[in-house]
Amino acid sequence: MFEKEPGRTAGLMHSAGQRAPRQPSIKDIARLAHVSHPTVSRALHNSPLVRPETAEKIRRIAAETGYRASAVARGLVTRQTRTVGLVVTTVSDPFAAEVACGVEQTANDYGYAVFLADSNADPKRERSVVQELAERRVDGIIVTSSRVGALYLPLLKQLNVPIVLVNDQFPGAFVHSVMIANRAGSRAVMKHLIGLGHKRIAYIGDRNGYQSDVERLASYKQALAEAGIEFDAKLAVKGNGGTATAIKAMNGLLDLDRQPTAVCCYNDMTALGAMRAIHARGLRIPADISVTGFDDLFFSGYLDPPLTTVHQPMRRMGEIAMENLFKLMSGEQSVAQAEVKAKLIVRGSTGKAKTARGLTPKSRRR
Amino acid sequence: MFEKEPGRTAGLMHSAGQRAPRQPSIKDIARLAHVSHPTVSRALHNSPLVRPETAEKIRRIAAETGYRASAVARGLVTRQTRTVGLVVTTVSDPFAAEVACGVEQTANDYGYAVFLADSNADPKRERSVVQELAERRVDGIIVTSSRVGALYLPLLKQLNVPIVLVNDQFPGAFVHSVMIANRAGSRAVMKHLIGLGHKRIAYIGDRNGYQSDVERLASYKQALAEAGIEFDAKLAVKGNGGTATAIKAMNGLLDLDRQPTAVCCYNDMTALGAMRAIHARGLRIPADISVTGFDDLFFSGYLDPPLTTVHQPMRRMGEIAMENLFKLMSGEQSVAQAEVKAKLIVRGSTGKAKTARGLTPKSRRR
DNA sequence: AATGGGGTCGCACAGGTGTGCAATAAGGAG
DNA sequence: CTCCTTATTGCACACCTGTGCGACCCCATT
Repeated sequence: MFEKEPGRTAGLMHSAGQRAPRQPSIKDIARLAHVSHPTVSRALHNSPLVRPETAEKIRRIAAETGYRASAVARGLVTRQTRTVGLVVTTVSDPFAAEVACGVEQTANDYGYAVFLADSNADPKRERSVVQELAERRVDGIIVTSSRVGALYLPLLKQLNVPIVLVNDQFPGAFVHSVMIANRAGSRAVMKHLIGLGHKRIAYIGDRNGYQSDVERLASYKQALAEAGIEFDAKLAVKGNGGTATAIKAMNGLLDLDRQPTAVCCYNDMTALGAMRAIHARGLRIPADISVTGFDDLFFSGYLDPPLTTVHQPMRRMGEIAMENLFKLMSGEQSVAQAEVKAKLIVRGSTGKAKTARGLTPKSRRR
Repeated sequence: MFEKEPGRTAGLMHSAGQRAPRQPSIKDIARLAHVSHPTVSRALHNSPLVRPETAEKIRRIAAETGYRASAVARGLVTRQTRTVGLVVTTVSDPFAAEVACGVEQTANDYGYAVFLADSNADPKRERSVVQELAERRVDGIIVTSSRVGALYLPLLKQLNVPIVLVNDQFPGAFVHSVMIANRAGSRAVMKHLIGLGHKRIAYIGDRNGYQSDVERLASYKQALAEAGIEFDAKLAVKGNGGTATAIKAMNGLLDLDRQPTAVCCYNDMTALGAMRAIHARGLRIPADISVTGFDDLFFSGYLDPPLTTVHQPMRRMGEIAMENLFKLMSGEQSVAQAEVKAKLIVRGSTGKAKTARGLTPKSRRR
């Protein structure tokens, strides 16, 4: 029929209106090699059950044809899709992006593919993407810095699939996780600031109840106490991990009767906003105010001044999460929760404390 | 047999050593509803061929069981996996991350899942991830700012799958793409700088041969020509789109006998590095040197000073790419290449030109 | 009452791959 | 020469879902 039609357009419209011509299947290879399809399957898996010459011939034909076994058919019979789902609030977040990078690399090394499930911090979408992963029959799931996690955690459990969390904000919900040493990191920052003579140190945190914030704030308070500095509730404010909110929070701190001489920020994004607010008022960093962050995102070392912060091995954390997920998927139940070290990186945004305006610490005591 | 074993550990070790208990299948639902499995299939697809009450009953049972049809089995029979592959050099790159965000959102809206294929700019891995996508039988592919693209482009074509490129660096290889208006964007930047009186304007580009760089550099030259400013080859240097290289490049420019009064950077990452280099020498922006970027990444407005740059609607570009891919997948061959507008965002990093040291433009002419 | 038609439902098969088991052939031991 | 062992290969089935087609029932029409 087709041959009756003149012209050469027919050859180009392969996918116009209908499906593309199907990929070569294992049976096609079998026919070309004059064997049965199970033999092809075995040959391609380097099974010792097939005669070397036959196997060689089959492999050659497969290579020439560009044949690649369908992972979906294999998944159906194997009951393993060799896929994992990566749930993030948004890949726009540099932290999530770095973790994703590590996860993807490691998964790829093991022959696994990763489904990117971006919830965009929308609870409705959050549920839908997880449902989607369930339908896709992923072998495992990694969730990074889940914020609205509580909403769909039961749903995740129902999936009956291994799950590893990265910097979970709701600890206890799952057994397996990779966490940064929040306390040690925050403590190192505070020691550093106190060592520079700061006594009025502010803290811009995340939303209430987030585990990272809880732990970092706790270390902040503890460090103050150990240094004999009284905790001032007005200096510990809430942010949301973003720049815009950080600006508002910082402005609030600058409006205080007695401005802080240092600001300890929940993360680098918050520090970015805080620095902007400080500069906008014509104040200098660190001459007037020192600023610290947490995460050590790619831009932090390039700010003016470069940001003193806590380095978080985000990519490595993604790798560890994936490695642990593999152990889980292969049946190991013994995988514990991993904690990675937090390392203080001192740069230019911190300096010696400016003495309080007109008031020495002593005179204030009276 | 199992009942002979005492203790309650057996119930917990579902995945220890062997596979998890299989998910309920369509046949399980059929048995519970006392119908055949095709009826279940039809009921769940809201087919009019099944009696309303029967359908209702089936849907109820399915909901109670938490049944979700296996996308892999469906994919096998349908020959459509409802998945797309997203190839990026690295999601660590904020540009790629934003595009990924747009792609994922749109795909999700259509019930598609996206495989994240991160090549990490490694040619070997680049090939392997694409091979992987082929095995997975993705319905379509999106490639962002492909750099080593030429290496595996033939491989992509062989897949016989619709492909959409975002900011392709090797135009002509594929028909369908989404591009930023490089020329218009770069031109707007140059007009802005020239309008501020700058005459010695440097350009820090990307590697040789990348389309974005070629076009932006061309507009740079053209704008100079139109303003009657002679092109100085020493002022147009190469970078690689990253901060570290940008610092070196900027230092080279600052070492020149006659420093530029403005630097037009290929992108924001480059500008980030350039600003660092300038600040490191104690020079002021824009008092001593104006700096411009391209992309308008999330941090650009928060730098000190905030960066004048060209806004690129990255997320929207991801959405458009995905929308066009859908059209392609549904058989439309008419999808043209899309070009999105580039918008100049003037911030604080650009200002009036400092007069050249000891030399007026006129005296130089002589 | 016979016929026809529409509404419901199940049978059977396809889609591509992996694997247990049987079948066949070849070769060696008795 | 016969029997047994080993090497090699094919048959048949399973995995789970979607769909064409036939079967059946019920009701209205002639």
